[in-house]
Amino acid sequence: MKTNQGREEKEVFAAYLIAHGLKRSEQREVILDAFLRSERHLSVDDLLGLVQKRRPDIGRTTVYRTLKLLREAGLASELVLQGETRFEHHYNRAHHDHFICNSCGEIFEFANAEIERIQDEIALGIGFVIAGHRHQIYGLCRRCAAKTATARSER
Amino acid sequence: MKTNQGREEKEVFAAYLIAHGLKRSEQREVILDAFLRSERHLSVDDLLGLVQKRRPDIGRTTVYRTLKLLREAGLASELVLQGETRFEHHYNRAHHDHFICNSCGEIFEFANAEIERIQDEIALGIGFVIAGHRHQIYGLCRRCAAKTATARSER
DNA sequence: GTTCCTGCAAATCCTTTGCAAGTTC
DNA sequence: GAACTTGCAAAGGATTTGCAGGAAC
Repeated sequence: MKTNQGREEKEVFAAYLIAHGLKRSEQREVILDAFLRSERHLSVDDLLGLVQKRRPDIGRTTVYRTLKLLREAGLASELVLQGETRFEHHYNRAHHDHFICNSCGEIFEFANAEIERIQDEIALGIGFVIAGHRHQIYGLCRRCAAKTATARSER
Repeated sequence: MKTNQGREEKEVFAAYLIAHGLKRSEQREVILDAFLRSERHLSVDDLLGLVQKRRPDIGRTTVYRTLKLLREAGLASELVLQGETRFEHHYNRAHHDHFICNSCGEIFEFANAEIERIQDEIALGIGFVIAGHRHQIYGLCRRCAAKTATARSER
């Protein structure tokens, strides 16, 4: 199973490189593989960490450069949060937005057609042509909210 | 009219300083006044520019520091956009979100109770306790969209 | 007088870029 | 072999911080 993980994405990336006169490299393959194997929303440092577990000699610069390529190839998308930038899988993924836990940092995804519809409606009303949007909801996830409640009742 | 502009906010700020054992200063007054007089969503540089028109000797550092105080006093709120950080009035302002024109940079505000309701509903479903959110819609404002359409038809 | 403020320069953090050496085609 | 990649170190941009001198209380 694991062997085939992200095979399609890897093909897309290979095709992207060829189409743009770029070359494959060991580093790019390791970085893409690490990115694809992770299901998390990775910061550059997270990804660098994963990559260096296998190839400690790969540098941060290369991770930045490869992430840029992955975005251009439609495989990754950037998530600009309060403080950090993170990356998530983009290939064949439907549009969605995020809940972000202020306490543990975990990110939950959500999608809601009704919200999108209302957005479109408001945009239409002011003649605005939507190109994209960012909708992030901050707060406490179930687990952290429970922890906080417990801590409070124990006082 | 202009004389009373933001009088209430100025009182709030004065009270905030006293309550926290801080001192008033010419600089802080000039910065707050410039901030209140502007109806725009200001970047630090925008604000610095306005401030220096009146007092060219006020430094960028002081603007940063004063903006931090204004946020803490509930007078300003920070808007983290794609590239930049901007500030807007916060005192007595109802919650709202933003449309941002990718072409001219103009920012339009919107608020929609239905969207907020749906958010709450989704949050409830996953046990998430909302503390705040950020909803930004990018694209072209009416004017820029019209310009683009014209340019296209002229080809 | 003590405590807080200010502006400068320096330090930070995150990201990008120039360059010499190494790889891929 | 020509063109692209890499990692390092250096540069960049935005924001913060240390500090000596100045202002407010």
